[in-house]
Amino acid sequence: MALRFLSPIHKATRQIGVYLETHSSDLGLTTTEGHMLSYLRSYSPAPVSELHRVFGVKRSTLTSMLDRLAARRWVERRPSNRDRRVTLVSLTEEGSTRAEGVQAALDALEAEIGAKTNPQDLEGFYRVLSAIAEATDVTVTDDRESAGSVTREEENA
Amino acid sequence: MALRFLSPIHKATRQIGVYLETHSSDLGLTTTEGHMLSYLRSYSPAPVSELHRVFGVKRSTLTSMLDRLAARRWVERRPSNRDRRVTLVSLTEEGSTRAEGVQAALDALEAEIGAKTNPQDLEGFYRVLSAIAEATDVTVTDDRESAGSVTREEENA
DNA sequence: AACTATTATAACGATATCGTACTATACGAA
DNA sequence: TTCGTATAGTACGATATCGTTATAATAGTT
Repeated sequence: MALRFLSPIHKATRQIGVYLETHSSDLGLTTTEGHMLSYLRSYSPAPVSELHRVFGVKRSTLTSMLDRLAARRWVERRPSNRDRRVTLVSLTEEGSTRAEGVQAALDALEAEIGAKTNPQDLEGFYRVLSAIAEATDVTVTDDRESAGSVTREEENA
Repeated sequence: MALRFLSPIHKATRQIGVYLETHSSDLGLTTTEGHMLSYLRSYSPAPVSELHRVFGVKRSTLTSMLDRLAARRWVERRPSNRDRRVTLVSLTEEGSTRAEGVQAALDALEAEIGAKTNPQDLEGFYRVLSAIAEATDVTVTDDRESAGSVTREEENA
């Protein structure tokens, strides 16, 4: 008895994972690392706490992950000016280069999926995902919807 | 620049993960273990290789996972008669009991999501997921669609 | 100023996963 | 049959994550 929502989501996640694993290993990084770089490409500089919320790994794990990325000079850490408890993580130039490779793979996949769907499908898709958000009653803050971009500008200055 | 498909899927997966983590820990198991028991509840006895395809963890990891589950007498392993390379994994009675607890949580979540969506949404949802399957060109065999149930019966006999 | 909560690192041991090498079996071809 | 190759699963060391405790700095509140 396959579940109507959870099984398909799980399956799609697996498919995306396999797809990205192939393309990531070509770039010399794991999917997790690729995911991280890709996220930072859009939202750098990002507080560690934000990465914690988005990726769902423990904070101690995140410290290790960032140590490894920093050792390879792909990311840098610096304290925030607005809240000096906060560590901001940003991409180095080398990290940006890697991230672009990942982004290219992501964009290519997105484009292929987009070409096979119409706006109506997309609406239904989003409605189901909204239903999941409500039903699970879990707030993840996948992107910066709620954080506000004003804050972001200040930090970049 | 949030992705139209991949980000929402990632987000939903996280939400489901958090939801299930809460309900699983109540049952004294991890989400991965719960997932495994839940799968076996439907498809037991299942070859290790099938679990490998479905869950996407390395085979050596599965050996460890199954060792742990077997140590708690939740699953059993026995060789297949048809192909003696194959190890079939099945639930014990105790394992079935645990699996039912997981299933109850899954069904509850499914029901809640279902109540918030209509058939049209579901169609669009499925169409997007089909597009993902095609675009990634990854075959996961989430359930027994392709495996054939005849084979299954024989094995059970 | 004192108190409490938040943010992150550090430093562990415990646990889980991975990667590789290895054995055993299946199966088709020479 | 015997060879070659692919597949299924395990053993084991390497790596990553987890979970906890401790520490430090800062923010916000009273």
